[in-house]
Amino acid sequence: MRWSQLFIPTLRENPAEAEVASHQLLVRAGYIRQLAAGIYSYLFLAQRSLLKITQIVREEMDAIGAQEMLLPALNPAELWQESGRWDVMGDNMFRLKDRWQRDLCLGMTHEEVMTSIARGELRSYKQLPQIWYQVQTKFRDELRPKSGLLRVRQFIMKDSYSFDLDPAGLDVSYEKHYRAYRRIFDRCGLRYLVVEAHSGAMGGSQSHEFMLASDAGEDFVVLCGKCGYSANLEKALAHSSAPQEGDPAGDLEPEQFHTPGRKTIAEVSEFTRLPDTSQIKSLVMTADGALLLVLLRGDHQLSETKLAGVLGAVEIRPAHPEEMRKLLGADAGSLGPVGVKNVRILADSALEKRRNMIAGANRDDYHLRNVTPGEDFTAEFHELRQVAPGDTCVQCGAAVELKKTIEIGHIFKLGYKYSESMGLRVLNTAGEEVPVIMGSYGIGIERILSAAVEQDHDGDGMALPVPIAPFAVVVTPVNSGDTAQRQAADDIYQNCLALGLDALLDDRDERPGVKFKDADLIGVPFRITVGKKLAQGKVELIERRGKKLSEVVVADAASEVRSRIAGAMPALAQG
RNA sequence: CGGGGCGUAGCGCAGCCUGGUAGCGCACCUGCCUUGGGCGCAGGGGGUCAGGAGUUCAAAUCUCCUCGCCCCGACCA
Repeated sequence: MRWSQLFIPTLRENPAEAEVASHQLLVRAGYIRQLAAGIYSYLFLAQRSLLKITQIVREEMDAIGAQEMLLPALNPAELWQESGRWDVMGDNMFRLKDRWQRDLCLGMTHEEVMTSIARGELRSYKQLPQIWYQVQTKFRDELRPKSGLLRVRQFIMKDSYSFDLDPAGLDVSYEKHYRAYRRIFDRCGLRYLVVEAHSGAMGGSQSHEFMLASDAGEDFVVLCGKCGYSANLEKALAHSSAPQEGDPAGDLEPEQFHTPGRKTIAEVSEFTRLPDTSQIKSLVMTADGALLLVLLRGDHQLSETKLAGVLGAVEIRPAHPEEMRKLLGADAGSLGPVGVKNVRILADSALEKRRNMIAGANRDDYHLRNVTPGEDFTAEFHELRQVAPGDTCVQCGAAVELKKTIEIGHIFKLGYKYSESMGLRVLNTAGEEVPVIMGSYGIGIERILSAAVEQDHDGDGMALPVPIAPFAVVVTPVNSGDTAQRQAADDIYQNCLALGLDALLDDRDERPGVKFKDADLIGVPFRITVGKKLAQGKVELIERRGKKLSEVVVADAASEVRSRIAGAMPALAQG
């Protein structure tokens, strides 16, 4: 296409509101414009790129036998009430009423609609397995949209759903998705991680997330460099680091001491001259309305996800100050487990077998020393803490590291949650009616674009991978007033098109600097510059990544680009 | 929902404290010039100063309210 006729509104300066690189660059390069908080218009370049991403996704989904559909974004409330998620989703769901005052919502995901289709039509095990998918706009009323296209309120998702007769069948569908996802992200040129994930409010057992390491991300992943263990922080397990100081030996009795004004672990540590690891952190939480006392080692953080998992609870929150005082008779900062009878006590496993630690006394400004779990109080021990740097791998014992990541894909084994609540059953070979076992699999289309920008950019702009760049190559005559250059550039451009390359001709009447800057900014992987060397029959070929420059003869320019693309991505040759 | 910040031309910002003609850079239009990294010169167009109410002879500027947007935290299939 000819640049002079395109709408590519590039900006010289970064938009004031953009913080992360992908946001700044997508706006500056004229890909997107914001319409409202977390709502974006995708202009020509973004749409081109998103269509390429979607095409890759389609090809790989089709390759595992998945069937594409398109479901309504506008859903009736009853459907979501059936699965129970009308209430669970809370304010994250966009809700509206029609002219008859009937409740409707905008779909955040489509388990309900898919299940409702399936239950009307799937009757026999002979019709299974099925994998259905769509590429559809989703709506989530995020508390805080941010980071450009990374956290938005309206976005495009490829979501697929598998229906199988039994867990073994689900394993197969899950595995197919796992492999398809790897191919999709490979083809998109992303360097990603696959980690074990928490299945959250979706319910279900196994789950993996596909993550791309980036400081712009919002999820933490725990990684073991030695054995390859990797998991989302919400779910990750690790052995706790050893206490900084050994516990005093002996069967000592708890002993109260005055700690005026010392409330935080750090303050009590300083006062007692014992490290954080010798303190017991006591948190009063409520789980689905019931109060409980949660104990952790002083330096550890509670994982609410793990706590919710242990309790089977949906809503977890810290208790209010009045609730704490009513329950234990003191304010936060002086709470502890000794003598507490009226509430369930859960302790993190890092407190097991510890002795003579420091804890709050349930009396304002007093603590206890010589508190021994299991003797001075009883608790249920579970792994409740968040993994921290310095912890060691459960598989191999090496130190684990934490990485910030962007989630680009997520696959779940749903189990029977929706088939049971919504009555999706088929007859098995024995003629018995059994619920269908389901899986759910999502890919954020815009997140692939954003993640690619985060992954590959420099001070001049984006350096997108060829398969998802809006154009593969741009042909740039240096001097638009020079007829020979213009003609040669046009010829090369036509050659590129003839070879099937997605080519752009920068025929604008601009100074060379402007054209170079714009080409770098929008991230076209190859540039053919037609300039002074044309007199010797040569042009320059520049790779956007690394700005590698070489000279080629005019007639070979297009084919050289094609062969470099093919050479860089052998896996793509067979598509 | 807690904390912080911002709203002045399409974009980036100054002006506000100390009330009195609305400004700068980029972009845009016209002409000339120039052509290997956002060129130069000259001329020009473009503003309900987020909205509302108040104080005042006079409000972008002071006061109050509302809305929008961004950031941190909490939250997140």
